[in-house]
Amino acid sequence: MTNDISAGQVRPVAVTVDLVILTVRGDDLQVLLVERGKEPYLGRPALPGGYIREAETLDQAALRELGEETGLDGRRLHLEQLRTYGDPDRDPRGRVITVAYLALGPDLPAPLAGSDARNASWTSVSSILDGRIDLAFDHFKILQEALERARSQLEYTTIAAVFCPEPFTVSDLRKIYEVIWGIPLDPSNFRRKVTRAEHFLEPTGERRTPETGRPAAVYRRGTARLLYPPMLRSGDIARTHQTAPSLR
Amino acid sequence: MTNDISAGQVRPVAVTVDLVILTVRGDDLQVLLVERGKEPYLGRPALPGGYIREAETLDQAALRELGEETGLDGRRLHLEQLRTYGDPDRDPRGRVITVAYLALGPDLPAPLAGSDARNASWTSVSSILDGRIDLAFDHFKILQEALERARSQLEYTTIAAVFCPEPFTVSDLRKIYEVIWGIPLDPSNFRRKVTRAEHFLEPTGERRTPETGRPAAVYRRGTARLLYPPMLRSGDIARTHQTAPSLR
DNA sequence: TCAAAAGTGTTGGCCATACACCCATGC
DNA sequence: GCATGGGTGTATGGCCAACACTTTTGA
Repeated sequence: MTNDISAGQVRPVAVTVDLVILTVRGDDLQVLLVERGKEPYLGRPALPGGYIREAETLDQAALRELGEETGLDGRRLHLEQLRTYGDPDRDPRGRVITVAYLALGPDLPAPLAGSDARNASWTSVSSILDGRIDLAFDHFKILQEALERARSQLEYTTIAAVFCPEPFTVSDLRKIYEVIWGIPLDPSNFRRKVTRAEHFLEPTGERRTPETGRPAAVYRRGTARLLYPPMLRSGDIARTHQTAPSLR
Repeated sequence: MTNDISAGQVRPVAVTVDLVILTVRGDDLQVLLVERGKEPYLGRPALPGGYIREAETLDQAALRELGEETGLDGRRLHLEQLRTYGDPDRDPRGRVITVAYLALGPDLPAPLAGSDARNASWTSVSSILDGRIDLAFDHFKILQEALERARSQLEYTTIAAVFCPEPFTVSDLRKIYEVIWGIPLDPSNFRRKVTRAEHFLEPTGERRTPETGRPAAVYRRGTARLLYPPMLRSGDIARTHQTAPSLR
């Protein structure tokens, strides 16, 4: 507490915002990556992001970067702060801490409209977890934690619906869970669950005929944000004994 | 993406770490506050914290500040990153963003051992929520979100036990829930819940005789970090319809 | 013997799982 | 008709809330 920014004794730090933008395309969970245009990590894939500006909040910076990188209106996506990463050696240029954001949205068009988005592309998350694609900086760790957050949010919130272009069917929604959790769910029990939860789904009264089979009712997102009772992954027992990360 | 820290074009930012240190003393949830020794907000109560140093991680900075402010070994407490606050006008001196940490620990001695801890004191959380005590900066908002986090963590993790000095009884643990949630819990059902959850409580084989009544078995913290099935607050139905905060 | 807290037993209801079964459509 | 996915019904079992009841202590 002997330092003071106004006395100029505090070593300043650069602050960036990085985005983990997830979407489900087909049977695949994908994340938006950009190719780095300069050192360090020149040419390597990385999470989109950039420095915060003087007069903006962190949330505004995230929204702005989202627009710049995807060329899309960030207000259509779910966006929330994930966590801040600030290890002193995470950027070889100096002390750069980054506030990571998690953005979730429906199957978006390949990004190309925006100015900075030319080298951005959707990448299968599994190809990164595999090690087939090697991210710059500590972005692998950030992605892992974003994934973990998204997975657990599916349990007790209604965010899964933001992955579905409206309007959508119960099967569309179930597919989101199956892709993100990587496990199959019982269609009939899933249906009961999500239709019983109040204000999760808002019926449109319309129907949609799939390629084959009986037409399905289509819904819009409801107003509820918390899901009660929560959706359960079947691996319950395995998780009971799990040990949380610690700072030690 | 046109700025570059190495080219010196990036407006630097000061980064601090602030701590929400919670403990339960008697029937009261308390938070550690310090009195500000300089402008801005001179003399006003605030969360303890300080600037990060060059070579340390954010977690290390939080641990260091914890030691400096409480005079206690931070390794005995549960410490986790909460969220980062960076509104451009949150500090009148300039752009200061702060990474907030949540620290939880058992009924600690009044802090006075540490060097910087002279003006630190435990304060009832309710007196702050009441408006009777007015915190500096955006610390009121940070405290609110820390509380919300702590409350929800009680549901699906075993952190409640870190509030109890070891060894402790089931009643000690129940009191933690009752104080933090502000609602009474059924003693017999609570007992079943926490004793059935594997590795939440580790029996010591000892007993402790309370002021009045039958002696109680005493326990230590087990190894489990997640609590399954989760502990339920009775306000379930009310929460179903809750709307999450949004960035719009 | 009484008060107070620890701890056990029991019951009714809700929810989850598993799975059988019917419905509506394209081919 | 048949394959395919949509959607309903139902039986079993687990957990939870509520609460009655027993146990063990100090006063």
